[in-house]
Amino acid sequence: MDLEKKDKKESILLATLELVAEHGFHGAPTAMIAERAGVGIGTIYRYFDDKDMLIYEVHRELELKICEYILSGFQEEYSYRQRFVYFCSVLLQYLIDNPKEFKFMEQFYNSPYGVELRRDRIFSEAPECENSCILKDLFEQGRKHGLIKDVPLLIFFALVFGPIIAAARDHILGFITLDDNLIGSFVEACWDSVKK
Amino acid sequence: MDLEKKDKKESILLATLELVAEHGFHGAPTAMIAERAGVGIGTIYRYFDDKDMLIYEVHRELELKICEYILSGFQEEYSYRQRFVYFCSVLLQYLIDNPKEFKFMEQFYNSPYGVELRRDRIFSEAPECENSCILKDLFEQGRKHGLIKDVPLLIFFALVFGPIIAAARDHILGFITLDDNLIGSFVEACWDSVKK
Amino acid sequence: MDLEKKDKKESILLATLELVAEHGFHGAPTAMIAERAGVGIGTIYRYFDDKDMLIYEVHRELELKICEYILSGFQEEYSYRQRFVYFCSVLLQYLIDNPKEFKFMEQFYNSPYGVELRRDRIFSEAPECENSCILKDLFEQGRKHGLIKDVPLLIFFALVFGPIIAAARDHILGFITLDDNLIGSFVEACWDSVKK
Amino acid sequence: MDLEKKDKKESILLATLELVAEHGFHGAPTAMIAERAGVGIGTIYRYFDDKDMLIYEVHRELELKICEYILSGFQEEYSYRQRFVYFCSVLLQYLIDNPKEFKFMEQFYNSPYGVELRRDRIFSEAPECENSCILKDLFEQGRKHGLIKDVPLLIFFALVFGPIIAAARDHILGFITLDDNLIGSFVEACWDSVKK
DNA sequence: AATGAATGAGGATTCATTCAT
DNA sequence: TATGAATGAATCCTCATTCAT
Repeated sequence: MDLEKKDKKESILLATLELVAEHGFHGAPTAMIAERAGVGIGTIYRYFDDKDMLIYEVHRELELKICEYILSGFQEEYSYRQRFVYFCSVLLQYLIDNPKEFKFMEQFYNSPYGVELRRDRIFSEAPECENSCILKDLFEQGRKHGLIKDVPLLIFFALVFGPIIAAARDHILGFITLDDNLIGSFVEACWDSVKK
Repeated sequence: MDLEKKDKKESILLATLELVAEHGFHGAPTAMIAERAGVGIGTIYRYFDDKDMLIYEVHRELELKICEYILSGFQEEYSYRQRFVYFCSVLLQYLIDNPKEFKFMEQFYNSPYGVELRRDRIFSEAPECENSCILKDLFEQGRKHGLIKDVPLLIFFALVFGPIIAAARDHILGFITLDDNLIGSFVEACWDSVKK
Repeated sequence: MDLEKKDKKESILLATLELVAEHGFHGAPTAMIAERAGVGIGTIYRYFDDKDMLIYEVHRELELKICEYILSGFQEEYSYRQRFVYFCSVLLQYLIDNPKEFKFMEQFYNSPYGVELRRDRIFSEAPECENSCILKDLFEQGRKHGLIKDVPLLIFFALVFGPIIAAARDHILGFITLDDNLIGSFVEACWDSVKK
Repeated sequence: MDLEKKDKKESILLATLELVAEHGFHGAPTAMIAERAGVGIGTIYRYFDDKDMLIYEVHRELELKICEYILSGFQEEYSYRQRFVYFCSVLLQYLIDNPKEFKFMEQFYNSPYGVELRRDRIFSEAPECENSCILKDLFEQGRKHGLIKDVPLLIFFALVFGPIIAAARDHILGFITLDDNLIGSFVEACWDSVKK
């Protein structure tokens, strides 16, 4: 029963993820989410205060999952460059392997939800563990050892996340095909942009 | 008359641009657009088939305007590298100087509208003149002369537009401040990522 | 067309009055009001900000109507006692002649709507013209000339409105029948309660 | 067990009384009642057929309690006038001492619940013991001995309950302050209205 | 040509009641 | 016996679009 309970919540989160990924926030009314999740409409409101909270929780789950996934493969003995390349490659690979998650995240960050979240995190200086945390560490280490260009954190982020997200989107939309080879040279280019 | 007519259409386009930029597609109902434009609701439908077409036309106008602006400053005598740097700098500067236009474009490309438009252009091989045309030329010239990395067009785009859009967004949201200096080193980094 | 416009608003006000009178606030959903008024649901929101404002306006209209009706019959040459008796009789008669209006008013004053309105009026000391204004004048004149008991205004109101509303309600519910005779002795009793 | 059972039922009745008094019928959903009562939602339905029955029973309990309270102070040696004054004073005092009970009763009688109850009692001629029973006795005695005006029972009720309820409400809402003195003159006025 | 009143499908949310445990 | 998760009809309100003037 504890299991079933968790199942329902998970169903709702998954249904939301999928519908938002497929049709955007517009295309994910609560009635449709409930139907896809196989629960009653009212059930959504047992688990989430309102639709906003549901959206936030989907984001939160994805963030944790991605973060965990990336961290799980980090090797301590990697050189700095290797760690950077690993991060970019594995993130890009994850995104194209999980297109629904990517599409949801894209919608999220391009909405008041995501903007406010970023604003809070940037100004509160208290970024809970998110994938950007890993990159933030890379930034700080790189700066400390003089391995990367002398730019602010958010410019560094723009140089890394910007191309990765653009590439992932085009792959998922079927505009390009990112194979291992291409990912390799692409990530190399990212490295060129930040390295000193 | 013809003038007045054009004025009304322009008012509607401008009101739409502003409202979408300020509040997103959600926050720009036709009634509000009409009010801001100083016309009747019905008038919108005299100039545009439906709201979708209105959105498309705003996008089209912006695209032309930006393209024109960038082209207007191109100097033939620039070296390839100079032309690349010029394109990136002037585009980024334009975006942060015109935050409403940027925000509209962001909304647009992160919606079914923009996705379908890109799909059509990529596969129909008939890209109407847009700012990406300029970059496409840069790509082709660079490839021909072996000045840039050996990657597909869309990867090249990802390496250039990706960081620029990310940086512009963070500046407009007030997360960072892009001064001439920073723009300079930022664009330099972009060049590093694509140059051979 | 100005006429038709007014007609629609009036239809909505009337439908609301009737439905609230018949079934209480619970029994007057917007969809039912629209249907009874012969308009679309959305039309309600062209004329009223929300359901609360609609309710308030019905109240306001009734208040003005009743006030006007009572004032229209006031004779200057009446003695104080005659004016008091006139007020009570004509108010009571009006209420039992207009049972829907009475029932609406009862619902209104027994809801947060009415309580807040009374609170505002009592403490802001700025009671816009309402039927209680007439009684307030009667109170002040009576007190000035020592014709009525030495009690606060609201106690005077309780002694007058209290019985009248209770009697009107029982008549309208069919529990008693108030004929001219009975109204006469009833109002006489009210006079006895306030006279010195 | 039997005790615990009674406790649970009492908790539910009390929670209902309080929530309806504080927020009206609207503001007293079963989930909130259960929470306030410290029982499960389903438990409510073990003790009451449905929400209507719960409301009715709260009313019934209050009625009995008030009736009992008033009767407990009745002195046989009182004159008729003294008994009338006692009834009015003690009822009014009880109401302002128990504002939640008063507010519940007000809600109740201004709803289909109360109207139907009164209708049943008036026409079935079988009024279960309620506080109005005491007043009914006073009415009958007064009429028999020619001490009160020659009006029907319900008019007598209107003259007594009407002002008392109005005064209690205004006191509880904080619009006036009823001290012993004021209650005295107020009840005197009520007597004036019914006495021959 | 221009208007804006009218519309009603569609959206988020609530809540009395049931029923499996 | 007691529980509270689950339900979905019902509610208020929005907004793209139409059409009579």
